[in-house]
Amino acid sequence: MATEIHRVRRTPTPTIKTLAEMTGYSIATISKALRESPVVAPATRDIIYKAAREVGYQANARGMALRTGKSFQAAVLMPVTAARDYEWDGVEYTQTLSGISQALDGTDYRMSVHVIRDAADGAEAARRIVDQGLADGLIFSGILAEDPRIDLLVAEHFPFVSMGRCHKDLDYAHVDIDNEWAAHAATARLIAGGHRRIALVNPERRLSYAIDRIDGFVRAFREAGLDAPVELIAEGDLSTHFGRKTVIDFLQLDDAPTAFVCINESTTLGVLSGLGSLGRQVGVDVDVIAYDDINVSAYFTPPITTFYQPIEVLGRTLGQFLLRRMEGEDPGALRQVFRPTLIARQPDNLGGRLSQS
Amino acid sequence: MATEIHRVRRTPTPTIKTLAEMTGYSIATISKALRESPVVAPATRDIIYKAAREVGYQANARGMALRTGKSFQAAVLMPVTAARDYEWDGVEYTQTLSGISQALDGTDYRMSVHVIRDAADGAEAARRIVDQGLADGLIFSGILAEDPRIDLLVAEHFPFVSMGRCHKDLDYAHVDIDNEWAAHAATARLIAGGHRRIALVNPERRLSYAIDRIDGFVRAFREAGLDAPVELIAEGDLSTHFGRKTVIDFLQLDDAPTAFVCINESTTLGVLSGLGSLGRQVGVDVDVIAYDDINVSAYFTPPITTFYQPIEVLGRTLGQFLLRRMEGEDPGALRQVFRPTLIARQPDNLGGRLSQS
DNA sequence: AAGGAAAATAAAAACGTTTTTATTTTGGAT
DNA sequence: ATCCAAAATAAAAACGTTTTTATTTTCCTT
Repeated sequence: MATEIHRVRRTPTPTIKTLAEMTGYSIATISKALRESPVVAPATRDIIYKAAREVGYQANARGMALRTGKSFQAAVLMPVTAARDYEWDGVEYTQTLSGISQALDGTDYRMSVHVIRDAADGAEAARRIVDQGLADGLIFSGILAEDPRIDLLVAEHFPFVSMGRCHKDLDYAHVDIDNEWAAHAATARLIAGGHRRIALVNPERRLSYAIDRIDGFVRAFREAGLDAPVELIAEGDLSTHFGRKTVIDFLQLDDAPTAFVCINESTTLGVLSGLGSLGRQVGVDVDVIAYDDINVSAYFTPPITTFYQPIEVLGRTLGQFLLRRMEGEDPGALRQVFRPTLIARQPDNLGGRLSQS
Repeated sequence: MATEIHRVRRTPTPTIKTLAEMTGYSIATISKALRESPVVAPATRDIIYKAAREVGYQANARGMALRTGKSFQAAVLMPVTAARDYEWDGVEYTQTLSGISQALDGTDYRMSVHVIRDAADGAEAARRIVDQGLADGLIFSGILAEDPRIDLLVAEHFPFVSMGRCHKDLDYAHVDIDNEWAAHAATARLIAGGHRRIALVNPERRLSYAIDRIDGFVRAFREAGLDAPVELIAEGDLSTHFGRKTVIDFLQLDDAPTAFVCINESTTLGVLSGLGSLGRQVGVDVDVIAYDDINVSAYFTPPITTFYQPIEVLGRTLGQFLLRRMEGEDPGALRQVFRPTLIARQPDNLGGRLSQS
């Protein structure tokens, strides 16, 4: 909105008609003046501005939305599961929303959030947003290998940016992490430290990035001339509970893992909790490498080695890309894949108790 | 929206005019039929339903919003600070939004989120929401002792529910925690365990609940016939970093605290991190009592005693109250103050190293 | 068949703003 | 003073839906 008139006291909500009565100009002239159209004389514009300030006029979003065909909303699908004990559910979402919101600051756009509970819910929400004109663009994450939302939105030419990539060869705006690389790098570090029994704490395989992380895990072993211990790939709901249960289950195995590669802070906290309960020590009995959206592993005891990509940065990029997409920019130019930064806090070899390879 | 017609394939977005052309009925009749008005004959209604289904008609939200004067949005102000190292910023917000969203499920309302960075930002956002018809109701937290948002919205008779209470005697819908009671209970437990040097890790005093928690802290000491160690009340931004810094600073004092009462999981994690760095043990050198929105203290090592109130429940209540407020219900009937549940995981007396009183 | 009332449907208006089209005003040239 | 073009402003239309008012249809009674 080009005009943000400072609010002063007023009684009923003023409309353009109110200003027309005050100034004697037509509603068309007033609308153009407030939009800073060059066809309105400067003296006329000043009179109109003054009147608007006097009554604290604010353009009504509903009238604008209907006339312009734009809701001026960027919708975000925020996943929340119904899983019990999923306390850390979507914890990084606040930072994601913050980043998106930063990108929208100073523009005409506001952010709306649609909570979704599963993949079908997400597809339905996307459909509804398009059909009912609820927003002018859409951002969503938790991308499936075959994601119906992407199919729908590409077909409708509806502006969107996905956080992650599906496994179809489609042209759409996206922001992603190089998950294959991150899992590879974490696993390779542990192999170099001497580990052979490495567990991968991973999301469910229907999610695109779960597959990517498995690929990176397996590649690290292959490049070291080793067989990947695929029975040590745990798939779950990413909760702290899942992380804790995984470590407790796996450490009961005869050939128990000596290291864990975790997908997020939540599962990392669960792994630490399980180790604490079993009287095991990070860096002594087991090594752990985390992945951080919000750099919280620095505060674990002991501080944990992690691959860190601030998710707020991703959020900001998502927001920027969406604004450009809604302006009509080609989706092919709106793609970025980030590599997280390694923050080494542990030596990856049980403090020297493992021979390095 | 009374009618959710199942989507089938279609080309341009169908409007009521599309259906009028298909059926021969007027747009007024079609609108009434889809709204299930009793003045439309059943046979007519069935014809219209069939046509709508056939083209996947969905009412356009913009047209509805303008005509009805309702945006069908419940706005939430979500606070995000610009503080460096505030990784856990708003972590409980995802659960709050989830709760609110649950309350809105199955209703006509959608949730929009407005990120705010400080109190002035929040007041401005509230003003804008009212003035521009951006939402039909508002939810916000982080209530100041004197909160301009509450003043404004009460004066405008705009529907809202606050998460927390200001210190003015105004009549408005709210959901809150009994923070005075929770701080009192936590402090009293530690006093009963023999602690006298107790630190309160607290938010800034301009926030209403910060004052409440200080009151509870002081009352516990007074009731034990003791002077409260007010120099051990730390005020900060609630970050993990603040919690860590507080414990490191306070443990350097000559008369260092032997116990900490923390305001949230974030500061608790920071306190644990600081203790880890100083080689101190929870339950041996220092006792810690947390406050949990998302029950994550169970996963800390060792598991921490906490007062737990699932914030998703608060969120749901916020959502329910707002719906009722928007229906015109009296704000006096829409108030609830929750007492968190104690989950004892530590004995509060340094494992017996303190004499009980 | 005529009359009256209720049911059903259509026409008109409304919501607030922007954009398109039409008209008026202004300024400059002759 | 007249004419023309550009600038400025007003009138009309548009956006999609709902609600109010007007009209038509249906049904029942006499």
